[in-house]
Amino acid sequence: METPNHCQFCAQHPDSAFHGMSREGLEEISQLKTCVSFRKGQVIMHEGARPQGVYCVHKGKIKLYTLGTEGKEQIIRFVTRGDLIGYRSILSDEPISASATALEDTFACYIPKSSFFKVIEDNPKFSLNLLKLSCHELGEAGKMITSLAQKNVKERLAEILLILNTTFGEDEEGYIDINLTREEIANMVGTATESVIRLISELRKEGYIRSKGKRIAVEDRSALRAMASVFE
Amino acid sequence: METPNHCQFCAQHPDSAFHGMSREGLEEISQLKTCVSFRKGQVIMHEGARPQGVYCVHKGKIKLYTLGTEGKEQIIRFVTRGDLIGYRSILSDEPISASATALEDTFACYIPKSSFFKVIEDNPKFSLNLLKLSCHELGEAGKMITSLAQKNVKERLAEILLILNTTFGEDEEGYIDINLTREEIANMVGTATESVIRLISELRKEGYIRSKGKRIAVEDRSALRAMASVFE
DNA sequence: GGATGACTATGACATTTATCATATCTTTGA
DNA sequence: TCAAAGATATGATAAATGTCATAGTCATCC
Repeated sequence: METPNHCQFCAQHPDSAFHGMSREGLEEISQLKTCVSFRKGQVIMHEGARPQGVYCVHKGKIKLYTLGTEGKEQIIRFVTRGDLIGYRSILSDEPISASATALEDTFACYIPKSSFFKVIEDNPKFSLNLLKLSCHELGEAGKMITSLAQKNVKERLAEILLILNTTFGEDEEGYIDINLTREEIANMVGTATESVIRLISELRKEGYIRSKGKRIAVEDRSALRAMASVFE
Repeated sequence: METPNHCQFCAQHPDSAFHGMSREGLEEISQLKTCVSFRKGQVIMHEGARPQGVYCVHKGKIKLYTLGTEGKEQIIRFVTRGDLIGYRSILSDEPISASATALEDTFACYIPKSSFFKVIEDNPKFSLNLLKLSCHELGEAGKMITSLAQKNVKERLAEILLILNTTFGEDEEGYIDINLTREEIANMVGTATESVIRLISELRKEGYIRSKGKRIAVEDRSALRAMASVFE
């Protein structure tokens, strides 16, 4: 079994950008990278900056968010093990469009920009994987745009809870395995914190979910999907 | 000068997916494609379908839209000359996430799926260009998500008008060079048609825009940007 | 373990936006 | 050119959601 710090570890995941890469290609990346870690709450990348490299997350959870005009966060997406941060900015030669903050202690591999370009050139399979991932994400973003434009707040909250449940899975007690404040959930739904608090209470009373402290568990998944008009 | 139906014609555009491709690569695509046309209002691709090929738009304007739960359209984006439709679905191996309808008579080149994969394999420059375009679009999608989540309807309308002005340019009288109903604009802003009608009237009275029939012109661009909190 | 700060919960009220109805104007097609 | 259909405009009202205020609970740190 390879050491967990070797890129082959991540390449085993079928959705990984490294999937299907040659041994030589993975070896190349392993030589070029350095290992870094971030404490919970630490900002990894700032919106508007021009990153000098790419992070590949090895362990931990990260939120990608923008700041609106009032300084309010909008969480766009989460990044977990096997995901890359910063490559889009580098490839499109634009400032980075969302900040990244560690939600828990996080370990990542850092690949400098020039090395990243070299890997891209040497490994068409890698860039094709990135293209596939980007295409998938564009589809997801389109869905989110439609939800934000057309669904009411309750439906959107339900949808976000389902997404969180799918993204992070459940802990031993069945709760969504991520530690988020009501404010952070509101920053995904695009609504006021109080509205989220009220609607979580309502969804609980209606039997869709259960909660304990900050933690939330989806109780009736198919009912919640129907209520949120989420189709597969 | 090459005939306008040759792929080199589109490759001249610096933002084109074909930019920087070899003459041989462009020749390869030209051999594989067929020319097609669509009448105004014709549906080019249906949301949820699995396209058997990719369209490269040669002339015309297309809207990409999803249908929400009440059957209401949400316009995600426009596609104009030089843009590709359908490649994301093919590459991510997912059903297509948005329908495409021609806003005016449109001419395109059609590349069958298998040919498209061949071109991708043979031309890493092409797939890298697609990756760059996708990365750029993901940044744009993130901005739209933040606007929908945090801006009010008036700000969003202003922002949409600016985007339309930039995307389609102006005709000889200075009006945005695209023919959209108020309903279609509402379907981009994510609001009721009546709200758009009211706010267009308001923006006109406040001097930001002028309008004549369906047509709208941006009068004071920087003021509109400030009002919409749009920064570069 | 306790204090403090952060977070959650709830009520009251304000604001924004949607819906419904109706009249007028514009565009389209024969 | 004209009639019909579609789109735009406006008013009134309803509904959804935001804001403000306050109290209670939870998590963190010393």
